Amino acid sequence: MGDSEERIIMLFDLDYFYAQVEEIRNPSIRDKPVVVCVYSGRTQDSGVVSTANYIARRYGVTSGIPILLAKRRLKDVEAVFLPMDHGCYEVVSARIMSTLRRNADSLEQMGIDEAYMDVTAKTSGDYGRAKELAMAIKNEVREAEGLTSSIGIGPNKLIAKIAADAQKPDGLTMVQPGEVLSFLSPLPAGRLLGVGRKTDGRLEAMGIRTVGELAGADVKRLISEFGDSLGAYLHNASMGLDEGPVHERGEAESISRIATLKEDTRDKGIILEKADWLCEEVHERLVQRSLSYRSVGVVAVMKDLSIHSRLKSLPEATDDLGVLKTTAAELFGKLLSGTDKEVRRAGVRVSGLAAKGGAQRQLTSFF
DNA sequence: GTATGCTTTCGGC
DNA sequence: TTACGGCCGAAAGCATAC
Repeated sequence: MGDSEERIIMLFDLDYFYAQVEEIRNPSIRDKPVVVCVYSGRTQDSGVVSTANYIARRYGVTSGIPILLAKRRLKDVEAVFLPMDHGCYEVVSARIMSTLRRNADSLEQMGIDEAYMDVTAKTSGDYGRAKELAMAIKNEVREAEGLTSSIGIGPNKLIAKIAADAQKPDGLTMVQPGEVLSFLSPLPAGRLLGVGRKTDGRLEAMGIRTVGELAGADVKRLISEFGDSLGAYLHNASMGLDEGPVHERGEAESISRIATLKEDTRDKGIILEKADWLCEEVHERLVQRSLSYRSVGVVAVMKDLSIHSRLKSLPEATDDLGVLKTTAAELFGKLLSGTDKEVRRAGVRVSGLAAKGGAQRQLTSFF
């Protein structure tokens, strides 16, 4: 295997994206804690923090905490709480993603504020040129949008991601192939993608705390503890190995809508009224994009925040709103019979999406 | 055994 | 004292067909 297989991968990540966009829209808030919130509508201030700027983070205000808890932690300072303006962030993101695409051989967008870029050909496989390209990209985004970003550069997605996290905000971290092992080994094992709280705890029980200790562990022991798939993954990842390609994403594979109910309930009438509305919302997006669906799913987040879901595949694709509502109602019935908890949030999801028309349109014109 | 499809859960952003 | 979104894709686990 020669150099032709060596890649140079970047991970581009916009810093505290939503809150930073809000700072650009209104620079007077820049020196205060800025907290962008998802208000659920149940009560005044029910909901969670989506993103907070670094000033707010110093007070322990981070993504996912309840808004009321954030307010308590910021009660002694002048803080700014704003509702999410998703449409605005989408527009800014789309402009930046097109800039990134121009500078990459291929691009894999991860959510609204992140993307992997394969820049192997763009840089002729030269790390010096990769660093210059990364600086140029950061400058272009700063000049065009006023936003700072962090970039990680490495021989694969795994290393690029960890490198980007190593220094932020406004960071640029490059890890060349010869530096991978020394870069990884002191890091806590939990920094590897796929090692969450649960896996981390089991590793700790085995006496493994760092990536270096993981690399020193016997593969067979890892496989016997975690199974073929995760065991092999942990072994490879600990040595910085990752073959995953930068994969351009096509159209979305599913469309979903979820909402919080006014109160926790098992009342079928209340739940199905919300379900009908969710179906209408999902259907509107299907129509906008001329798509049909072949599977319908429902999800319920219960009072205790546990999650239950049910899914049904249809015999053939359809774009019918009535079928969607009927199927969703049937699935919520099944879901409720599987638990006695009260429902807090209800959601509807369609998948198996396909361009509408085609056979159906031909059939219509045939008759 | 391998491939494929279906359903539910998990977890990143 | 407690407090708690809205998306998405991937993984996991199982069944079926060949």
